[in-house]
Amino acid sequence: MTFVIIIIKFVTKSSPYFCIMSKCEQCIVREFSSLKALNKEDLVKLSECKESYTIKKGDVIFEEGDTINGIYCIKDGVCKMSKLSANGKDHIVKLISKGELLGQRSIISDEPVNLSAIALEDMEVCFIPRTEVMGFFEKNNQFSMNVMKTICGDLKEADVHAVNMAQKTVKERLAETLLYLADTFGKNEDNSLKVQLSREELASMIGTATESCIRLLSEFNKLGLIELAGKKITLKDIGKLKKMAE
Amino acid sequence: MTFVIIIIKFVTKSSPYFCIMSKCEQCIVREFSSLKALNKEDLVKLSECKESYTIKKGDVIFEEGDTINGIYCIKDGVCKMSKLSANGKDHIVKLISKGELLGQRSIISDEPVNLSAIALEDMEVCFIPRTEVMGFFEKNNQFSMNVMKTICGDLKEADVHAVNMAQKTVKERLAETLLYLADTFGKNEDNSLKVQLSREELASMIGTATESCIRLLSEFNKLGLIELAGKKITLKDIGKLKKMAE
DNA sequence: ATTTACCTGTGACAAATGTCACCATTTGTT
DNA sequence: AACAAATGGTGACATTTGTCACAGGTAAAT
Repeated sequence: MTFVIIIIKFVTKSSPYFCIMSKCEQCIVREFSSLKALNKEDLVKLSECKESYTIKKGDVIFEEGDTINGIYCIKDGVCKMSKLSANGKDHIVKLISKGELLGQRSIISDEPVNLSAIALEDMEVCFIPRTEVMGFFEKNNQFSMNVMKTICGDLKEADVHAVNMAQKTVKERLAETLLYLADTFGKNEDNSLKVQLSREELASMIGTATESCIRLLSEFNKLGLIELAGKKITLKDIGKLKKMAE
Repeated sequence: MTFVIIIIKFVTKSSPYFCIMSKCEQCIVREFSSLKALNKEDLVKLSECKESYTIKKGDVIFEEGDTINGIYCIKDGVCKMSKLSANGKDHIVKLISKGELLGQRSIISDEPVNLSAIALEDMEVCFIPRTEVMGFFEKNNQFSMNVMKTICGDLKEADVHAVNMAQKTVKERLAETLLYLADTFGKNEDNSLKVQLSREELASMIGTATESCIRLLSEFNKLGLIELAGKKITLKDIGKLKKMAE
């Protein structure tokens, strides 16, 4: 039985990937990450050793505790970074999208990853082997500085996040999260939020029970702050939402 | 009136510092921080440009939003790193003690600090000017790597902290925090916790109201998990506390 | 088309936590 | 020593939030 489960996991993690070849020199996304510090020569070399994958919605890129042997560069799509808490519930720590790197912390610390990464939509990512990354650190000071700045930014965000979790009410956190989703990932033509989260996922981001999340959403709906249509959420009164988030 | 307040703040921040001259080459604390990567030559130069201070309990080292022009190396004592939340309450994000560096994030990101640092006991710290630190980053790859690893460790901790705040009950967080204080800062001869926090500070660490914190402490006391004697807290049943923290 | 599983939504209730009011104790100051 | 100010502590109560039970809706699978 255990054996079966292991096999299923393995298939989910590896088989649906589809490998695409493309050149890093021409990749626009690169410009938005620490990789912008690389010169032409580095990029040519990188093109040869990197692997591109297509990842389907719901697929696991890596799981908390996994040892990864490189970093992932997100070319397209959004994924959730989550952590299992002691009581067995998942908590979504943050969302990562186009232009960001995944797994830097693990490579630098030489430790297993401490967050799971799961695709919220179909994604395209490139995998850059560890040895290559370490080479950049050694030879390219600007790259190191970029990575450091990114991680410092993450750290600042994480501290803010922790304080919010500790001191804000669920209602405030929901308002804040909705605004964050709109700001960071944008809206569709019909003005609804681009990232589609299930109620359970949204609850897991704000750190509450799914039922509480649902109740608050319909309360916001009744108050005219948002509009609900199935999974689609549209922000109607951003000013009031901001006030609500304090 | 406002003017008076400003003056008081200024005095608190600067006047009680007492400057000590000492040599970095002989400083043992250095070995525990990223600075261990420095060679003898660097250390001699560092000795000349660094400034040592004595900071009294309760003094502010820097405040959220301040622009600092260097980093602090903690030679002795413990301070709290806190952040003001939107509702006006302070939240203690973490405690920093001997051997750790303060303000690295701010220097790397070239931004004001996002946490306040306030001494919980009398402290000795050294201030290393920004230019000196930047020089280390440029010339000393090992130093950069050390700093990166430290920040990655901080980031991991911050994520764990955020999840705990989001998913654990106040009781669980209290148990966990007590164990953390014992592990990290040790005990006195009488077995009581070395760091002395007021109930308000402890509440601010676990993210709850002071009254709730007090109530839970006396509950733990009644259950025989801890022993209270004024400000002194002694852990009596570490096993049960661990179970309680989940 | 039917079944199944999952997601969304709602009500009722219990448990956890915050707030306010108040007093005792300790600490620091004059 | 005397006082003021801060800290520690307790009770009563309101509010927030979680839990359980269940029902309807939707989407995927057979």
